[in-house]
Amino acid sequence: MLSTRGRYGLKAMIDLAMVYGQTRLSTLSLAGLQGISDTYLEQLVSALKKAGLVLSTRGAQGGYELARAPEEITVNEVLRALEGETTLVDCVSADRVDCTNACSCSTRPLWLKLQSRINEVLDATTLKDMADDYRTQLERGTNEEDLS
Amino acid sequence: MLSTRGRYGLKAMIDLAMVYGQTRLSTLSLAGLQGISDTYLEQLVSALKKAGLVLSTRGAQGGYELARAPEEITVNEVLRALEGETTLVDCVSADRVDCTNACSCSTRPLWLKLQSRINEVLDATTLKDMADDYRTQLERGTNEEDLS
DNA sequence: TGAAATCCGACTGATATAGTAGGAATTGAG
DNA sequence: CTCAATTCCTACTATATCAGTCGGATTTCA
Repeated sequence: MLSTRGRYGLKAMIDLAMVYGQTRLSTLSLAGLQGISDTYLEQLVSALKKAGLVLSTRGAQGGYELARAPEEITVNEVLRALEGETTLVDCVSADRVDCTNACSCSTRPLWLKLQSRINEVLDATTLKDMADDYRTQLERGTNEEDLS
Repeated sequence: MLSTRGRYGLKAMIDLAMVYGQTRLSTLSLAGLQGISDTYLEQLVSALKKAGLVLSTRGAQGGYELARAPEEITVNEVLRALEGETTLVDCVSADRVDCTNACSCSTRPLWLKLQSRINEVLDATTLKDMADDYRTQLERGTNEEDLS
């Protein structure tokens, strides 16, 4: 299950993508958009800053903005910055150090496949995609269900 | 991140699939195959039994066997029995009760898509598939990397 | 100078995870 | 008949993570 860090943080990044090139947003306004605690969100944005995904301006009228254009930031980058290097299962990670039976594990192939399906989606989706989708969603005013 | 319940439990189910129609296995032998505590595995198999995925025989020479043929049990069923109804994010679940902004959430479409990609894999893979793959993997003796 | 903001680290309560432990009940084999 | 092997069931524990809160230092614009 995805933690609130990933969920709140990604939402904040989309909010920043919506105003990219126009203005900055403070944690207070970002939190207001989501209806959550601004001090908590502060931590999340701070992590995004350390990862080089947002730029900050201190002092009055300061705030945050995306460090790169929305189409150049993938969802996967954002989530990794927030959640750390989380893989589905240890033995899938780059340095599968503690998978003692890596050579003959009955489940490893499945986890690899699953992980790669997940990464396909997360790498292919940029903040621009999400912001665009959100805009049309708001315009339509309703939410037709659209899995696929 | 998938918990040990799902990982150990699925492995155990594959072990059972390997001997389906031939014999039963006790928690002790199942645990021995994996090198983990048998008392812990007991809990997991117990959950699998409650879910109707395995049959048990008590007493000496007792043990567990699959309740249905390996090709009729999907990985998703097994994981759900072990981990409970876990979705990626609350608002993706059938009764998205607490997603107050379900109608205008910028991230929900992504979670829906991701969840459906995951379910595609988990629903399409049966214990027979996994046991077959494991057999050929053991025959080859080595593990060529094969993502995809 | 003061208000608005980022920055930073420590603290807390609740919940979940990964087991352990103990014992009751059942059953096949000798 | 008895014993050992086994499932079954419930309670307990230690550790870690999560989801925040809090206090204060620093920077900057008006």
